[in-house]
Amino acid sequence: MRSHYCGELNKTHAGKDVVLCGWVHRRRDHGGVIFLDLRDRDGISQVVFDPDSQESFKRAETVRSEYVVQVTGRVRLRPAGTVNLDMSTGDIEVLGLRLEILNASLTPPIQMDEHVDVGEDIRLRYRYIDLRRPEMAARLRFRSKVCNTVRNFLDQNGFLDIETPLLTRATPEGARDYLVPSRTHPGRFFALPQSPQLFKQILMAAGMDRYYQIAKCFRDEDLRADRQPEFTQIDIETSFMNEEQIMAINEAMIRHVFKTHLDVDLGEFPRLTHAEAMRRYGSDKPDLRIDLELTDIADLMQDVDFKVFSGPARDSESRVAVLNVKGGAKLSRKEIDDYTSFVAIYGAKGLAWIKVNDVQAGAEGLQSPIVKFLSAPVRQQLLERTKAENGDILFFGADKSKVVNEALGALRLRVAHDLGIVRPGWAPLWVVDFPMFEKASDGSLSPLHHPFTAPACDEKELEIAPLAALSRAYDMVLNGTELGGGSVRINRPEMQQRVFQVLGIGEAEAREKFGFLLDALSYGCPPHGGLAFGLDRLIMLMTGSTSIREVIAFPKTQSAACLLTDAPGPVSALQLKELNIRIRERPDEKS
RNA sequence: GGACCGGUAGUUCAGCUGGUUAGAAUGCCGGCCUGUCACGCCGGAGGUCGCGGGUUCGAGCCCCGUCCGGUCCGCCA
Repeated sequence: MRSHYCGELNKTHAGKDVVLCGWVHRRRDHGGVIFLDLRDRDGISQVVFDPDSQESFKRAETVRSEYVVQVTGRVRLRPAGTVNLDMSTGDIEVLGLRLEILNASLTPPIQMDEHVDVGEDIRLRYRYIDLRRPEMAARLRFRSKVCNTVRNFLDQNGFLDIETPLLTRATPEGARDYLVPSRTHPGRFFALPQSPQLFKQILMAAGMDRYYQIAKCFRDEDLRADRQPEFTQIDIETSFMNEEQIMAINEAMIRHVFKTHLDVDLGEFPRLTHAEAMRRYGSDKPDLRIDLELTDIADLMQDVDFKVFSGPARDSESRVAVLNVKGGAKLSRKEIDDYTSFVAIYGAKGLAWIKVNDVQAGAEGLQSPIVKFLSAPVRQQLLERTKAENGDILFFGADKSKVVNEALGALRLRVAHDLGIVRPGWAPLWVVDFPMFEKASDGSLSPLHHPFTAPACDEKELEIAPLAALSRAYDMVLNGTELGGGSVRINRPEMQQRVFQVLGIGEAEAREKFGFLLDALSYGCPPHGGLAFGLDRLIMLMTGSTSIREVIAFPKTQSAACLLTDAPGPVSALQLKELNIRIRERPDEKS
C-alpha cells in the first residue's frame, strides 16, 4: 500500500514516485491549491494538490482532519522561498496525483495542534488519537528502542529471558495484592505478582545462572504521578556474583542505554551510604544536581528549647539540622510562609529561619525571629559549620529524625527548583549500606527492602542487634528518583529463618507462606543477587516527562481506572456464581 | 483514609460584589481565495455551566452533599 513513510522523505527523493499512507494532520485550502500535511508514525510530509489533476483535487477538498488517506504522487523540491526549516521534510513536497480516502473521521476531540494542551481525561478517553500526536508516538518509540538495547545488552552478557507466572500466590507482606479468584478452587485466590522476586530466586536455585525479564508488576496501592497499579520492571538476577559485580554490570547497562539513546556519558556512579545520604540530604534518594546540604547542630543547640523551633520535646529520636540555602536571603516573608506550610505537610510544626545579611556583624547581621535565643558563640559556630555567607538563609528543623529528614529533604528540593539552582544534566549514584530493618510505628521491625535481602553480618549479630545490622542492598538513584534497587539475597535456609524470626514471622507461618522458598534454599541454592529497574520511571526521566503516564500507552487514572475501556467494569451474576463470589452490596452501577 | 486545585461550547479558557439574552479563542459548517505551513478573509451553527439538594425575588457565582480528573500526605516489604 505504501512505498515510504511520511517522515523519511528528503531532497534525495526528489523526482521519485511515492505512495504515502497516513492521517490528514492539517488541510490548507487556498482555493486553487490545497496543501495536506500527511502524518504517519514516522513524521509529516506536505502534499500539494492543484487543479491539473482534477479528480484528486476535488477529493482533496472533501477530506478533513484525521481522515486516513493514501496518496500517490511525485516528490519534488519546494519552490524557492517556500522551504520550511521547521520541518524535517521541509525541503520537499509531494505533488499529489491520486488520492484515496481509506477512512473518514469525526471531528476529533483532540486537536493535532502543538499549541493547545488538552485535558488528560480527554486524552485517556481517546487514547488512540492522543497516541497519534508526534510527541506521544516518539515517546513510545523511544521506550521500545531502550527495551531493545536492554535486551541486547543482557543477552550478550549471558542473561536468559525467562517468563514467570502472572497468576501466583498472595503475599501478605508488602503492598496490597491484586487478587484473581480461582474457579477451580472455590474460595481461593491467585494474586498478580508485585514483582517476580521469589520466582527469580528460584530460577537461581534452578541453576539458570543469569536471568532477566521485562516484567509487568502489580500493586493495589494509591497512585502518584510516578506510580501506576501495573508497571514494568527490568528484572535481573545472577548467581555467583557479589554486590560489587552486580552493581558493576547494572551500572554498565544503564551507562550503555544513556550513551546509545541520549549520547550522554554518565561516567562512574558515585556512592553514598544510606546513613550519609540521610545526614546530608535527608533522603535515601538524593538529587545530587542540587548542592544544598543539611548540617547537624544538635550539640550547638543543647541549651536551646525546641519550642524556639516549634518542635516537640527533645528525645532519643530527635534531630536538629539546618538547611543552608545559598542566596536564599532574598526570599520574601510570603515565600517563607509558603515554605512553612510546605514543611507542615511532612509533619514539621514550624520553620525557623535566619537570613544571613552580614557574617561579620554579629547578631546585627542576622535577620531572624529566633536569633535572640542564640548566644554569640553559638551564632558564630552555626555560621562556621553551615559555611554561611552573606545572602544565605538558614532553615531549621528540630523534631523526630524522620520529620526533620522528610521536611528539610523535601524543602531542599522545593527551594532549589524555585530558585532555579538545580544543575542541568544527570546525577546518578548508588546508595549502599542500608539498614536491614526499621522500626514501624507499632514498635515491630520491618525490612527496609524485603525479607529476602542478605544481611552484611552473621546470624548471631543479627539476633543481638537487628536494628544495627546493615544489609547487602543497593539502590540506583538518578536525579532524585529511585531507578532501581536490589540486593544480594539470602541463600541459606537458616539465615532466612532467622530473618523471618526477627520480623516476627514464626516458623509455622514462614513454612505456610514461604515453604517453597525455604525448600529451594535447602536443596543447593547458589549465592545470588540481583536488581530491578523501574522501566517506566527510566523512560520518564530519559524523555523529560513529568508523569509516568506520558510513557505508558494505556495508563490508569489516579483512582486506578481506565477511561478508555471504563475498566474495572461490572461482571455478570453468572460469572460471579462460577467463581463462588457474592457481592455484599451491589454499588450503583454506572449507566 | 486525609489536604489542596480543577470541572462553563467539540477543545482550551474568561465570566467582577449573586442581577437583562453566559462570552473569547480555536475547532466545526457554508462562501471566497494558486504557495501556504497554527494560511487568510466573510458569514453561520454550537451550552443539562459535572450531578443532586439548599439559601435567595433571582445562582455559572454563595452553602451542603456527591461524582469525575489532577498534585501531594498516609500507603507503596
